[in-house]
Amino acid sequence: MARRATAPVVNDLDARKASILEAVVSEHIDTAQPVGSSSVASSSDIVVSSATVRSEMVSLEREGYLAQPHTSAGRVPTDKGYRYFVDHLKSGVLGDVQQQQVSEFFANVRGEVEDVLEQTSMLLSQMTHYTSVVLGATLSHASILSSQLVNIDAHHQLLVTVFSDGSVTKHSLTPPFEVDYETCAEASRQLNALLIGTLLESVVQVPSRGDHVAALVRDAVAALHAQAPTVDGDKVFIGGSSRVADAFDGVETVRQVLSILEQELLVVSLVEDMLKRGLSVAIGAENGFEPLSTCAVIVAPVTIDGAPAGAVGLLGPTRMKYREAMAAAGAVSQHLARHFGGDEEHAEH
Amino acid sequence: MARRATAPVVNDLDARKASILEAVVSEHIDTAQPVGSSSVASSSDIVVSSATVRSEMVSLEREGYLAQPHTSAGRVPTDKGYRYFVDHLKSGVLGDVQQQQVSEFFANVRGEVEDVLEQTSMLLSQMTHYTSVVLGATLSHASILSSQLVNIDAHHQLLVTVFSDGSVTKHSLTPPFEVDYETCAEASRQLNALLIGTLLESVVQVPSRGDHVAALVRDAVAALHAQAPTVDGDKVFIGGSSRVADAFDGVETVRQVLSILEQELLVVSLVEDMLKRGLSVAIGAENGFEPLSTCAVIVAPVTIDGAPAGAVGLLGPTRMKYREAMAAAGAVSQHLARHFGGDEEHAEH
DNA sequence: GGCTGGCACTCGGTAGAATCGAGTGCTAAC
DNA sequence: GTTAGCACTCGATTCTACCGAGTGCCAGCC
Repeated sequence: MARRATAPVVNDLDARKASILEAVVSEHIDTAQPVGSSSVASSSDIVVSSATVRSEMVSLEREGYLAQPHTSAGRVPTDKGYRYFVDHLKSGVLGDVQQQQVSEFFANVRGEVEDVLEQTSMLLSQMTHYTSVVLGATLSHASILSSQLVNIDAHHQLLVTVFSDGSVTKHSLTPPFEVDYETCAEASRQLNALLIGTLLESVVQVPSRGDHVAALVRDAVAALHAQAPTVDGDKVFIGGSSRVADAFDGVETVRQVLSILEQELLVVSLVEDMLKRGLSVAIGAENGFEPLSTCAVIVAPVTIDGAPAGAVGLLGPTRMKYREAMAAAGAVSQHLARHFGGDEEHAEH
Repeated sequence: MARRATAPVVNDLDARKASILEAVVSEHIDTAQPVGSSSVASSSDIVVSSATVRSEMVSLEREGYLAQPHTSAGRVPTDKGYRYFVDHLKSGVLGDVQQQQVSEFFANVRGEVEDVLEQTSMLLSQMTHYTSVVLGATLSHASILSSQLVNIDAHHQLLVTVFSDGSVTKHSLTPPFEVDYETCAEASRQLNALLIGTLLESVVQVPSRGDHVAALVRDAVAALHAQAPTVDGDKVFIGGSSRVADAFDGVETVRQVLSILEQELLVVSLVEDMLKRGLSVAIGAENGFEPLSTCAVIVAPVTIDGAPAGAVGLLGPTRMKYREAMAAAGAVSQHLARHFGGDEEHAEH
């Protein structure tokens, strides 16, 4: 976490510039307005005059940290400015009230994993006033605990598979022949024998031997097999999408952001990409999606026993309240890990 | 003013007024602007002069069908005006292209019910440019086909229940004692014996006899029981929520509508309320939600074999394109019914 | 040499006045 | 009952003046 490089860091500013930049960013985050030299100068930890601030600002602008909407206006941070700000943010702590709120939530929350994640997403969004994303773990490393074929009617069977992480999938089969109870039960038995204990990703196609039971088994395995790569599509929970309406101005921006959020797979890939790149905050263009260039995304991985088990994220405007939002995301991700991880360790206590 | 005092027909207008009203509504839907007398007069099926139109408009305004944003502006339809318009709409037919699009979609769509419904929702939204809602059937009348208790570990069991309509539910149990494979299997057997063939709504609590198997069975039944009333929460699919951003002007309205859409249970109750009241279109205040007073909602029930099996809906501004939207919702609901109903009848053909 | 107070300058935002024109209501004539 | 004509209304648009927040620059000061 302490990343404070010793090496000759390219983008390091002397202390005064840094605090001026910080003041500009802070104030702009609060007011959404361009920030002038005088209000910076009157800020608490700036001891120089506005004229000095001005000349430093010129330099900060030249270096790409600040921008001027037009001459004779104050300065606005660029993405690079936000980046510096975030990188040098001493990680904040959650306020007492919010701390309390999170603890209370996790003390009382009940229900299936999906319900918990969905409610967590709402909680996070409500705490921060930003749109939140909660990703459940992908189950590619879960093994199959049970695989049952249920006869709905002669032409419809349902393959219900339970995985060791508690997730359940279903697949309908519609064989071109009639299936009676016994055939189905036999296929179910064979499937169980075949699949229990294996990983989803190592399920292999089974050749059909020609009779109905074998055909059912083959179809069932094929269905499972086909699902494997897309398995995590169902564990995305987006909370507070209405927040985008007041986080951004300009209807067009709102539309674009909403439209991205609708494509859940896109959101998943964005978050996973960030995790992969070790980013906890993506500002503006950093997230790689053109329509999200005025957004900032915060992610916090959820880690249980050292293994990645999902993530929580927040999406807001680039001028979002990073400290609070990061603190909230961090706290929630930790509680989430404890909530599910703690459960697992039940046996150990 | 001698005002045509024949019969006090509450809600019927003479032919001329009707066509003027229709012209105003149509044009306002197209242009989103107040409509003036002259453009109405020049409309194809109005043969009188603008002066006459004006005097009729005064009368329509007095009767509550039209309103004036301010003196010296054109007229805008009131909710009552839209209502009249919709009630007297000769039901439109879908354009060829869209017809084609729907047929193609349903010819190619694959996967579980939920996937189909979700994609249907996207289709509908894409066709109409409005936000769409697709409700899956509630399964209160489905009976239990299978109920299996899977041992995840000593302290976690998962109750997986399959219903005759193909839906699957899961409930985790965390008993305060350790459960071994045999206990779990025995409980599973008992549950099957107890539950198969019964309706969810008629599942009754079971008293515990004290041993672990019985306790598991009791907990499992209790979990199922607790779920019963809220069971349909999972079958709501909202497509194209980004459309609200361009359907409404005013960020605040957008926010409110999005915020309603986030509460899926609310949306469900809205749609179900409309179905119950036999409404296919709710205009403005008719939908009963204050924040949706500038919205219109269209619903079309999905009926399979005479039984209600869900619904599709569209949400747009009160000045939405009713004819097209109703045609689309109708067509999609019918295709949906055929898609699932046709499947069911497989055996009969 | 770096900081500062002072100052001329810039330019977006706002307020007020003038204008435009779409649309109305009314009335007299057909 | 319908219509042409006309005076009138009032939001929208344009223009102008002006204010003031904020800048860049410079001369003087520590």
